Amino acid sequence: MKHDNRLSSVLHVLIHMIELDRPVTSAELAVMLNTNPVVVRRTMAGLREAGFVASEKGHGGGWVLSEPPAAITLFDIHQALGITDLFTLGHRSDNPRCLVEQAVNAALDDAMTAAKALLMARLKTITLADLTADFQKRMEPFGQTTLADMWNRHLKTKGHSAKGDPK
Amino acid sequence: MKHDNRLSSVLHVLIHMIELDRPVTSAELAVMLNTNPVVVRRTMAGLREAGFVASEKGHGGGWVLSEPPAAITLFDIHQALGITDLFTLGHRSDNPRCLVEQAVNAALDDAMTAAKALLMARLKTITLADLTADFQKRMEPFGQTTLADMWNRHLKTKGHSAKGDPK
DNA sequence: TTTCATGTAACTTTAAATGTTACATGATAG
DNA sequence: CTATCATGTAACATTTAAAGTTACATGAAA
Repeated sequence: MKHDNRLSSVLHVLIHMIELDRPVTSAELAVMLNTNPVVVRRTMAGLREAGFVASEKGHGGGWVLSEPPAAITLFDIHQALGITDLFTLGHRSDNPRCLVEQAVNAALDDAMTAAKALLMARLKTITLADLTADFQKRMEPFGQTTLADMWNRHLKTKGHSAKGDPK
Repeated sequence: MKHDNRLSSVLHVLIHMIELDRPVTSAELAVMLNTNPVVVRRTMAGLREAGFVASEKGHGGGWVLSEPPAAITLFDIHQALGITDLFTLGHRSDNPRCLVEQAVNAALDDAMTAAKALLMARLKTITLADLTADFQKRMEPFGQTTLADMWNRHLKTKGHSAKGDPK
């Protein structure tokens, strides 16, 4: 099954944006995700339309959060991405004429609806601030250097800056 | 997202097998699923290995249930199919070195684990007998002719019998 | 001994997610 | 004012997993 990695990706870069606390370009985010700036823009577009982030063009431009991390839940992000399919389980046919198949689909839909409700309820209880706090706890064993420091220092090193779109 | 339709498919044909109450060939089941006998055999293989159905070669051969419908749950079938991936949501990378990504993955895994547990618990409460009963309730408005009658009559009609594998 | 049926390996097709290329738009530095 | 940096997005290519297909071996029953 080919998965939809957008939620995971977007959460990853959102936490980095919180840590960096400055406009971050698609090129930089692409390095973090080991992908391409265009993919970043395409993925972030939904979040922008939903008002959770804003983007600016030109020098000093990039992406910033539009709301405090504690005000954004994982459910918000999930919804902003427009993800509807949650399960790999599918129906052989939608609107089947066969009554047997209708009974089967009804039973499976029932179970999946309940599981989806639970998952969405869980995502509503977790904010970006929670994830950031968890990350910081994971950083503790490595001393008080912040990831933001490391990244910003990294960017100043010759040959390591995140390049823009390939010409 | 390309779905895994095996559970839906297999449940569909299992109920038909219960209704027909005789060995049913892969060719017949393929007609019901609007697919090909080889796909049927491949999909049913897991159920055979798990002991829920048995298959016989030669004239009068085909598939039969090995256990009473009330003794087989949807969870059993799901497991017998060897389905492990349940969610379309994926991680960008497994075993990420980035602590941010680790925090994100942990949060998402947590939520998905809970949802999976609920879904599996639901599937354990539903037996093939339950699905058959639901199907029969759906049949009521159409009078007392059974689907098995219809199908068996259909097979006797010239030109409508389920053909074997294409030569 | 012919026909019917399953078993399975190997290959092809399909569809969704992701990656890539190309170019338009707009903001800022100098 | 124009070169550079950055986003926005359409169009196309690649990748991968599910499903479909072909081919042939095995075995049971008429």
